Amino acid sequence: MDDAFLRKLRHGAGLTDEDERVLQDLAKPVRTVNAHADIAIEGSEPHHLPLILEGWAYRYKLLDNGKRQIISVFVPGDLCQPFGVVPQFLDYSLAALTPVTFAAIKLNAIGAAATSSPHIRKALWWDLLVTSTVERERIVSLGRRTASERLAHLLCELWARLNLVGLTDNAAYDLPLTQIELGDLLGLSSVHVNRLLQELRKAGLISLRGRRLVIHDLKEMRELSFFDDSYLQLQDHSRIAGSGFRRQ
Amino acid sequence: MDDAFLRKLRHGAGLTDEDERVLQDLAKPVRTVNAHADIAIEGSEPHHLPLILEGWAYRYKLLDNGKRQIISVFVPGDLCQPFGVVPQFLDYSLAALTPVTFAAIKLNAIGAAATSSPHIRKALWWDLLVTSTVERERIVSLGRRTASERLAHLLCELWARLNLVGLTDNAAYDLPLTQIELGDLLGLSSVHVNRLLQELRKAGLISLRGRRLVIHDLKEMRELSFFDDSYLQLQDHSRIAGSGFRRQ
DNA sequence: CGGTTGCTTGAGATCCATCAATAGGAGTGG
DNA sequence: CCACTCCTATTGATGGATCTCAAGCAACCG
Repeated sequence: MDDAFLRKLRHGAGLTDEDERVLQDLAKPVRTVNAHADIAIEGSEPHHLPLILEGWAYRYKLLDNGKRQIISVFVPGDLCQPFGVVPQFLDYSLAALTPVTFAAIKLNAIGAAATSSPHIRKALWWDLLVTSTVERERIVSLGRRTASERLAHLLCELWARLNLVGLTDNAAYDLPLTQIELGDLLGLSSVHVNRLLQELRKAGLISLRGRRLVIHDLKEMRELSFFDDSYLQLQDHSRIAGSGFRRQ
Repeated sequence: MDDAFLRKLRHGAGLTDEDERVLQDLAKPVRTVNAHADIAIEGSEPHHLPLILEGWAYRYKLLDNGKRQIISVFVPGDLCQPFGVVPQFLDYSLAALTPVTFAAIKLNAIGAAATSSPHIRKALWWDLLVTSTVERERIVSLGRRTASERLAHLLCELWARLNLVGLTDNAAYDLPLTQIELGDLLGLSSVHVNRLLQELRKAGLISLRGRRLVIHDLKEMRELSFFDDSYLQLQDHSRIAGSGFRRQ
């Protein structure tokens, strides 16, 4: 589904056919990497903005003590960097979790697209807002939620994000993260992740076999982790700056 | 110092006198709130972008279990929201840590400023980059650093950020956070923060009395917490999108 | 098949939270 | 100026959540 990006951005702003055409042309050139391959590494100078078309990727940082923290995971339709600026060097690495196809968008191209249409500009800003909100929610999870709340919250978050781009099958979706990777994302050891998953299974809340997750009781999972999807800003009413553009 | 914002942005881009004049005019209207007062609360619709002129503020979230996570702290010169968009409602609250004076910048005004000058646009994007990088580093701390590393890292981070805007006095600065607030920021209990501070004091690394912090051995503090300020992107070479503008 | 990777389980250790009590300051009103 | 209160800092004791180490197993793959 190379239109996951469009599906997602439509939640952020009303897009005209012309807008959608412009956005579709943007997603070039397309590249492919193998599972577990690095897309960009810490300290390197980025030359483009990666937009995930297919597969999952993740942003991570390796610490001096040998530990790893996964900062964000990216699913199809996710833009992996803010659209308006490219840093001199990356402060994190970006890698593929599965085989990934992504568009290496040129900064000038996306800048021109944003300039050309207020709807596109609005949608891109909305996307940036959602991305940073998800990261903030990760801070809350790591700082003040228990391990089981964290895990359940993550599974709910991923369901909501995948649902946004049509990659859920009712309450089921493909979850390509190993328990080690889940641990590095949740700030836990893989052993503990294993035990938490078993608890959720025993409670009849989920099934997880062979990278396929089924959430049997989404409502209960949400209550258990105090998950509230309003932070994803799915109702679109944000306002953007620039060129006298006002709320639609 | 109402020019902390300018001092900060100069690190992000070369600014002309005209740029600086525009930015200075932007910081209006100015408001004041008492210590511990909310500036904006979760769920409300924001009408402006708060820019801290004096004092410290913080972004936090209250959980259903009664706990609080402080997501970011803002010091003079910090813009508390991305400059290009205002969400429909806030997913967090913003409050004053000390008495705070801040500018309530209108979205249109900052948008116009960004449109008017590529340098301003670049500086604002750079600021956004730094803000999100600091938040990512918080994720790393909460997920994979020990409690003492977290604390030492925070003290180094704050030193670097305050130094950027001229609010350090060599290796000393005013730290208006209580131990409870430090705990809510670091994902720790205030009791444990207390003990960690004592360890740092006993090791001769810091003094902290009456909201005044002195770091006696900045080098050692950095090593102890694996602090590397490169993530703050102080050397400015980022590139921004739009209007054919290229790297300077 | 042998090797690799990921999952599972057990046992013990540790970090950090929680509970509880005391003490110091800062403000407030009489 | 004193009595009172509130908030913060401090200290001790205890328990629990989670980590680490270690071993066995299942699945996959060249």
